[in-house]
Amino acid sequence: MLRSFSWPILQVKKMVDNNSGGEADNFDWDTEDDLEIDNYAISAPSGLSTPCGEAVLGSAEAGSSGNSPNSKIIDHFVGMGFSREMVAKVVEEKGEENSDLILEALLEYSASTLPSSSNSKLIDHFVGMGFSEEMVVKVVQENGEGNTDSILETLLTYSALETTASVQQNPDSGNCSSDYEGSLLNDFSDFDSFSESEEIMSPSSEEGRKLLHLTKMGYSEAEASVVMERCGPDSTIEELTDFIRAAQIAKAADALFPLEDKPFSNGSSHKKRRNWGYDLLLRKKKLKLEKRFDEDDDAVHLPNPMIGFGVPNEPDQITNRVLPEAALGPPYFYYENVALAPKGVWTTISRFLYDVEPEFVDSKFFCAAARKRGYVHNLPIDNRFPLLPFPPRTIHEAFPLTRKWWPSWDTRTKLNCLQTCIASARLTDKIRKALEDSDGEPPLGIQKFVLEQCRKWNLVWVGRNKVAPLEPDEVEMLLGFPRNHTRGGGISRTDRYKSLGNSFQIDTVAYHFSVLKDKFPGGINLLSLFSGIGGAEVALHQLGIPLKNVVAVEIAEVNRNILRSWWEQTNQRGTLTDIQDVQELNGDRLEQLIKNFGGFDLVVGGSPCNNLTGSNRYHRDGLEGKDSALFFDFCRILDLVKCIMNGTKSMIV
DNA sequence: TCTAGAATGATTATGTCG
DNA sequence: CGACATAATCATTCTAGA
Repeated sequence: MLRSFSWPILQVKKMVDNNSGGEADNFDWDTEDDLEIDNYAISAPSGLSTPCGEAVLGSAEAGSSGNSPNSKIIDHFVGMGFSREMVAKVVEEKGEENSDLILEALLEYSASTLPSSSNSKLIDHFVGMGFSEEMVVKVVQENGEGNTDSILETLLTYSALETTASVQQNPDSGNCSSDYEGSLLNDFSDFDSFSESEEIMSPSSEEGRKLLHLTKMGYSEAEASVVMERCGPDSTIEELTDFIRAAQIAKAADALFPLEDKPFSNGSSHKKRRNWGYDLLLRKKKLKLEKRFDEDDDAVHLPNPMIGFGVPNEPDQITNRVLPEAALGPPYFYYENVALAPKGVWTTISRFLYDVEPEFVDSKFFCAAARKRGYVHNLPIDNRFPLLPFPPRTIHEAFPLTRKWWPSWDTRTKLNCLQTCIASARLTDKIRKALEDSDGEPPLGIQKFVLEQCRKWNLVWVGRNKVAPLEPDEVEMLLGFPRNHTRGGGISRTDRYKSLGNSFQIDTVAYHFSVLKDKFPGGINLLSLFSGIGGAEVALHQLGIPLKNVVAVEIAEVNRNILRSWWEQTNQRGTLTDIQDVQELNGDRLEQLIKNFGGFDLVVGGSPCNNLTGSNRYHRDGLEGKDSALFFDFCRILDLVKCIMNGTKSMIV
């Protein structure tokens, strides 16, 4: 399984664009030879396309270390590289129940104790991280032992340079010439050579599958194996991911790092790695370096106009594409998120989803509001058809009664993206006052101000000199939901805006799903992750595709209630299963579900965007953000489904 | 304490002008 | 081509009032 940056080359029909005069072939996916980066990566196991047997082991056996749970948990953290003394102290303080808290405290402690440690201890520490003693001594002398950050940075730079040089001398070292795995930091003498442990990498083995899943969650094979070793051979995937989650909670993990798998290195064991916290710090640093490095070459270019593979009534249509082998179903999958994410995010998303090229579509081609989103899916793209009747496509069609209040100088025909918050009453009042001050045509300055605010807050004219935010039911209509879909059942107005703002645009998604209608005349089994208010379910239902078994995973209770209520209102004949948290959806649970009704036909999910969207002033942290990192759970679950389904199938055959 | 409302820029991409 | 302007954006935090 190669993680290549080269997406399949598309043939775009060049036609005259009747709209904005832009070029239609703005895609830039054929980066095949652009990226000969001096690095080679471990070939990931080919488990994706292979059956993988039993899903998850139960951890019936106690660990080899002692009988009391207390000593077991202490051993656990000692295995991560913390001193037994410190662990015992923290466990006593925090209790042994909450491993998240313990880990957090341990990381804090070890960070705070380090600066006071002796010179030799410091050197030892960095050597333990995999740098050569010689290099560490030199760098510590250069930087002084006070600033561990700059020491680390310098070490990273040095080892990157070394690696680059050494790899360039060995160009024949693998079949990954078109791969860019982007690591600047490869000289980890403490990473095991995996050739010596073939059975671990075998997808048919338990360890191989766990490893695969962990790598998909954002860890390199080497790191995943470290985690597995530290958590014990009997640990379930759930436990392993819990471990990772704990690290993430401790603000220490970037789920972004699987892309930089370490090269094979000789000899020494990863047991040398002593401190998990520094390990993670290391990866942070690496991210920075990498970002600086590869920003230019690899940008995902958004199409203009943003019509993806095509939208109804537009001339440029792409009707076939070649999907990477690993991406092929079953099941079909469909992933959605904001198009205007921070740089590099979509490259990562695509890479994690089998290098499928994202389809960027603005929902303004389907309704009266913009909604720029990227969709990564393995659905066919020929013979799509839209939901009929078409929803209103302009503001005036959507709100005919407001037309008489619309001033001539507000020339908007489409609304901007429907968000989760609305304008304050104070703002609309301010606008009214500003307009009332001038009779007749307001001065250009006022016009400009008002228009700017109207665009920013999606205001509509509801009276003379009077603008207002959209009502929740108007948002429902624009997004293609049935009226009052989110109304009642104890949900507040604020929460309605929030739930709607986080949802799919039904017509857009339905257009993509429409190709499934012929394929599943008897209905489909759907796994709906981050299902929210049920955009996927509603879209399929509107298309007339029966819903047989739906498993919907959604964290917010109000949203689960909305979906459940819709399910009953529409007299669905299938079964709806809700699950609260994607993180509790493990292999066992999935296997059980899949056994019950024979597999999922479609896996859909739009993972949290709040760390990606420009609206977020505070924590636009990218895919490593607290919530947006749940993207990796989408990958994890999709992989599990693939594995279990392929395994089941081959067992039947 | 709880909640709804109000206040709070930055990161991208793209267009314009010299 | 580069400096500058324009434009869009599935949100979080603070705070006043119940």
